[in-house]
Amino acid sequence: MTEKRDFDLQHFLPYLLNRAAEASSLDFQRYYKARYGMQRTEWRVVFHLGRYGDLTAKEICTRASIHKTKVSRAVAALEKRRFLTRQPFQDDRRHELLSLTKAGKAAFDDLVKEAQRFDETLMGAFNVTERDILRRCLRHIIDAGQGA
Amino acid sequence: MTEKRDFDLQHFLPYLLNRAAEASSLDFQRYYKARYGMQRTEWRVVFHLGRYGDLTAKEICTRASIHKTKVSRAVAALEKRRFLTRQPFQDDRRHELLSLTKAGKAAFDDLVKEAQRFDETLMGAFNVTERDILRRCLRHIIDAGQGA
DNA sequence: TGATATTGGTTGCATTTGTAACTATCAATT
DNA sequence: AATTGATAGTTACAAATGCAACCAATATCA
Repeated sequence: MTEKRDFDLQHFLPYLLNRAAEASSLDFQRYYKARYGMQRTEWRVVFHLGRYGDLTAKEICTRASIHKTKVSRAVAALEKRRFLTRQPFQDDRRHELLSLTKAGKAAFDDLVKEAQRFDETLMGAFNVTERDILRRCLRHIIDAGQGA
Repeated sequence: MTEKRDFDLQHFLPYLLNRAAEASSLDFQRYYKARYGMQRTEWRVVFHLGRYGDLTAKEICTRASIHKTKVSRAVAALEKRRFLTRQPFQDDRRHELLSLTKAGKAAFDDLVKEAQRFDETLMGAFNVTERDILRRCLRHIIDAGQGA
């Protein structure tokens, strides 16, 4: 057992993860904010629609583990700025299918390119084994937390 | 170069980091919130004081990369609940040295024990090599972001 | 059919946060 | 000493967030 005095915040995984998350997001965040006036949840919504096709708000909530109020507001904001449109189902009018507009798709394309660039810069510091382990560990942590 | 269609959010490092950070923090967060009514910044301040000895607010800001207003409010809250005290310098009264009270130290001791337990649970899923690489990669990402 | 529960989504309110402007103290320059 | 410029820390206001209550549409089942 590690002694209390030896317990360093620099070794505490949640702390490291939080700081790394902040650090790694900063530049990219600045980009989509400056360029499209988007916030993180909005970018995530755009990403899900661009990558996985038209979805309902609920599906985005589930896939991305984002609370429905956050998604609701993000969708409203994106709709107002004409990045997406809603289309209610005929058979169940509670659902609304969200689709990116042309502008939304263009933003998605651009942001994906930018994201890839960021990812390559970040990952560039690591070799293949490290990248692989890093991704696998993170994935595992995410999935472990999912149940709770 | 990866194609745009292949670019999966599940491989985008900032996204993985953010989700892993959230997932890994949740349980611990609940603990210090329920037990001491603390928020994350407050816990971090307590931790820094407990681990590294008395510091000024500024020093905590620098070490932990937290904005001074956040630290200021956390310190005020902790002082009110008597987890710490302030003591202005004689030679420069702009600085205030922060020290944990007995209650603050007790909370720190308890939280460190709890943090260790959480860390072991999280890390328990990985072998020594993986742990090492994980920590090193995270450290690197944090330090790389630091300059910007 | 009608009463109740569930589900997708929104809204209102209290709390948290970020930004910028502010106070107070000290340092440097004249 | 007086002016200017940093620096530590606080505060005020706007924006973002979380939570709970809410509405409308559907499902369930007496």
